[in-house]
Amino acid sequence: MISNKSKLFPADEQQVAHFAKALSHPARIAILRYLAEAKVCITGDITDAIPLGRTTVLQHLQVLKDSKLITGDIDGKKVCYCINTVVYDDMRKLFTTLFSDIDTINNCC
Amino acid sequence: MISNKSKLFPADEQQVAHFAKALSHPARIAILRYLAEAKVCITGDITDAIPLGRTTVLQHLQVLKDSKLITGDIDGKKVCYCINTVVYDDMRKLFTTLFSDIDTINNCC
DNA sequence: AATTTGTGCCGTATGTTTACGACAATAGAA
DNA sequence: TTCTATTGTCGTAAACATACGGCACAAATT
Repeated sequence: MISNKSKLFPADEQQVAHFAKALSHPARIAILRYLAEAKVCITGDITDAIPLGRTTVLQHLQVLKDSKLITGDIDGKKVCYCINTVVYDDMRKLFTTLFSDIDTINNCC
Repeated sequence: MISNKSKLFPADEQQVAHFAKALSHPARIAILRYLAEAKVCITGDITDAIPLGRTTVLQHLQVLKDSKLITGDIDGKKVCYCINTVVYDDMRKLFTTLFSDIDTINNCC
């Protein structure tokens, strides 16, 4: 997903970049918001909530699934999409750490 | 930078996605870290700190500049890259708001 | 003066993302 | 049974991202 040269960077920077990529499209933010609010997780409901074609939404769901931020467990014949709270909290911490590392009280040149 | 269909989404989701995209490569995280720590901002120093070709680093600097997270002001003949603290804090707030909106105490289906 | 070094800019090859249409299969309604 | 709706998968076109080499020019070094 992330290119070969990315491996040259520290693991934490790779991880933040990886999650940032997952959040880098408004549709995926909207999907996460939807999954957090709604208790349903069926494809049809999700695609109805997002102003994009069904296939495109499925693709965004796949990206989120690849990032582990959501699970897509097979519930009988359908797939049930849910936020993976463990991974989600990890991400939160990674961002928080990054933000406090980059302390912007710098007066540059 | 972000495709045409993205305009269909709420402004705040577009903004978070926009910043997430800027952070979606480890080189760009590394650049921000470097700019926050080092007080220098000359291209040569930055490219030395990043394990990628000079041209590629310049390209990542351009992406960060497009996102407004850094400025690239011309200081005589050279370009001086610095973190834009105002925009950076805006981003921080956007992420914080998103993270608290998406409250993961959901037990899905 | 000649050479090296550092910088900005241009092109460009390769790979990834985004967006969607078309297809097959399955489940439920007529 | 037949029809419709809903899903998952596959293919694909267009746009974008990543990574770098090469060129030109200015400043610093020899």
